[in-house]
Amino acid sequence: MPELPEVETVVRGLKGVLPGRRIVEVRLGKTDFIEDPVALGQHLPGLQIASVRRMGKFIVLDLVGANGNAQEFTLLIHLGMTGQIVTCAPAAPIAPHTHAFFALDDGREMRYTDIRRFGQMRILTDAAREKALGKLGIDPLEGSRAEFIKSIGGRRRHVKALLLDQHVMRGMGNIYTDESLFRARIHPKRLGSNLSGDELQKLHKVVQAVLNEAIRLRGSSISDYVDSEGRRGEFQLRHRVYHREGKKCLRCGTTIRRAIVAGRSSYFCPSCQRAPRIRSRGRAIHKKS
DNA sequence: CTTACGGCCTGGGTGC
DNA sequence: TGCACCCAGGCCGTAA
Repeated sequence: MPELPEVETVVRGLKGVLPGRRIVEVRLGKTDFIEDPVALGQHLPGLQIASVRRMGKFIVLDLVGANGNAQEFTLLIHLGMTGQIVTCAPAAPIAPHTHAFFALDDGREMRYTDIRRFGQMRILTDAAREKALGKLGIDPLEGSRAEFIKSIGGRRRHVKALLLDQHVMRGMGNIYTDESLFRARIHPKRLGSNLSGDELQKLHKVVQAVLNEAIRLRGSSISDYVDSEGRRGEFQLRHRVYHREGKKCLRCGTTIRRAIVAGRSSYFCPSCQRAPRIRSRGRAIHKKS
């Protein structure tokens, strides 16, 4: 599942081949994951890719007119769960579930493959881009410690829900949230506002360390994630709790457990990550029986 | 206002 | 061999 480290790895790969290239042709298969496929097909051909960026889990392609045409567009791509972007020769075999082909002026091709089509593709004007990306929360690698502490520590929500919420923090997904909480020894059901100053600082440090290590290892390949050159990542070998239900905690030997928190499967060590004592906001705690 | 939660989209993997 | 079911991320509607 592409989260911040996987998207960062893909973007770094694309940065080596896309900037300066002009899109000469667009071919589409299934289009239900594209916001406006007609507009995409009309506007993209002829535009030049000025830059490739990552915003949270979004891949952002900044496009400019090639012939002094000042009209600027942005192609926004979200990989969802199973999205892949690769560049290859046009003659390369076509992977199943490949739904978009972008022919480039150097004779190569960028392809979008997505088994489940939970991904998303949108072409936006500059104004619409600000609206779409402006709601995202802080980048966990770029934001200051103070910003991090403010956005987590001031909220009465499960810390897991806060880390996963793209409007609070952009880029974290289920894997890196669970791995970070384990390393910080914080239970996913703790409330942000109940974390101590030390715990918030520790969490901030650990989130950055986990993400940076995962980027160094080119992300986690759980099922089918590959980068823009088709390579798998290796951070899955460093997972300490994610998908390890029933196995022993690598730190203390306790059995790793799974629980639904924030609507997501959450893996944690019940010894290293102590559950909060109070269950939730009690309205009718003392029920007469 | 804030937060919690269920449903929806899709299709590969799993288990009977 | 078939097939019902689970699950994933993001978003939206609803309820408290």
